[in-house]
Amino acid sequence: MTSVLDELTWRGLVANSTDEDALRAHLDAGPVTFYVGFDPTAPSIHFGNLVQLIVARHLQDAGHKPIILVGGSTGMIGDPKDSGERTLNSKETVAEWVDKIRSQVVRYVSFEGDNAAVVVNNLDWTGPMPVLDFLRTIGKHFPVNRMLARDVVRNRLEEGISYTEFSYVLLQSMDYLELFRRYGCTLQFGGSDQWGNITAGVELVRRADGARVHALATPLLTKADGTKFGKTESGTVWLDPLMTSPYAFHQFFLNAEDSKVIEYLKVFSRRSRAEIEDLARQTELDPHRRAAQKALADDVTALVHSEAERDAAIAAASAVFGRAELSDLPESTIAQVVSEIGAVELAADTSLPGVVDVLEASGVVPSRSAARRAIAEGGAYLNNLRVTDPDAVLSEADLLHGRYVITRRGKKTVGAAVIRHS
RNA sequence: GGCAGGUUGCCCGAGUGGCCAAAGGGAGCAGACUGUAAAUCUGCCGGCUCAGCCUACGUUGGUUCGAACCCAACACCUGCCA
Repeated sequence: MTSVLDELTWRGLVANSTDEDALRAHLDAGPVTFYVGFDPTAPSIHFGNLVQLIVARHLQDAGHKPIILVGGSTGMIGDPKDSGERTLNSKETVAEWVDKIRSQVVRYVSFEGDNAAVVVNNLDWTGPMPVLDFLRTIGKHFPVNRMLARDVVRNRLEEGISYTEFSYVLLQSMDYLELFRRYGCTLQFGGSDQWGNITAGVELVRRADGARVHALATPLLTKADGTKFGKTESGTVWLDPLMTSPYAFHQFFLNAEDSKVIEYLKVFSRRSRAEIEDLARQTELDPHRRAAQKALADDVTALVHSEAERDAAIAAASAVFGRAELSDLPESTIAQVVSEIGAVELAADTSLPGVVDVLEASGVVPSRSAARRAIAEGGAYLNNLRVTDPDAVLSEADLLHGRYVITRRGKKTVGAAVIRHS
């Protein structure tokens, strides 16, 4: 049996680690308690966090015990990022986000059995700590000269960094020490952008308690052009279905580039090496069938949402992108598509609305000006038929089953409206 | 606290009284070509009741026929000095 570390490495999930041989020996020697943290910087975890959750799942499946930390205290400070000082969120907001994130992460690990997962909040030990204790027991282990040398800090010296953000690393390090003491936690992992914070924790445990603990970093996933994978035109891909619909989520993965899709499949899918290698072959021989993209989108949507949501997303996509005339589809199919992609309700009192209004209301364009522009460019569609006249008004013949209209801009942006006759 | 510089559209950045909805670049969008891929070429890229009008160049007020551009106060940012 291959070790879990080899499995993670093959899947491209290891960007960096502390002494690899020592870590491998440690993992092979028996169940290891490990931790990964999520800071509440938004009301939902996002696509980038998914990689950590998947690594946690792999480790738990291999018999190790997960601690999922939600950063109730670190979220109130904010880790330094290159783009500049963060705005502090109120304590109430952070507390609210902690709850939301806690309810999301539980989906990805098991709370059953010998190695059941534990969810903790670092505010529990950071909150009550007196500042003098903090400075004496934690601060004493952090040489400022070393802290200043860290990339994240050095990049900020020009434009400035507050003491608050400068201190972030101490809090995260303290988490590792606390979890080591409370639970015997000996492995922390996180995104490679967290590597500095993670290794600082390893060092603190060594200095404070003389123990050797370990660390892993997952890579930052990029697109073929080198930019971050996980953003779309409309922003971050969230895991909360209310923030990013399962349909949009499915589409996001379906549009993965050929040159990257196998890499993503290794990371996000549970498929075996043989299956993935087969999909890689198919992508090379028959790229237009996009078998790997479909497998990726289906797998991730089922994992994050549900199999039912995955099936609904597939059905909606095949209706919108398929060759079938939308007007030929039965009402039940249209109704399902409309609910999957999300529809606005429009009241038609005396007359039906104009196409510009429908395009704007259904959300495929941000403004009426943009709707006119899209029509002029030939990129606006109603029920898969190109719109040519910006002043056109809907007629009864444009309504599917008397009330539905499917709008589209370009190839990929779809919306829908339901007309309510009064 | 003192001195100097800065604040322009999603981002970077030009513009120092009318020709400015504001150069250029990036990002983004659409069309063509495709496979809901990449690359390439072309067009678009504040809003609207769209051949016209409205809103915008940190905020507020002023000068002027006319201000992103001049003046004043304020706010915030950066650097140097204390």
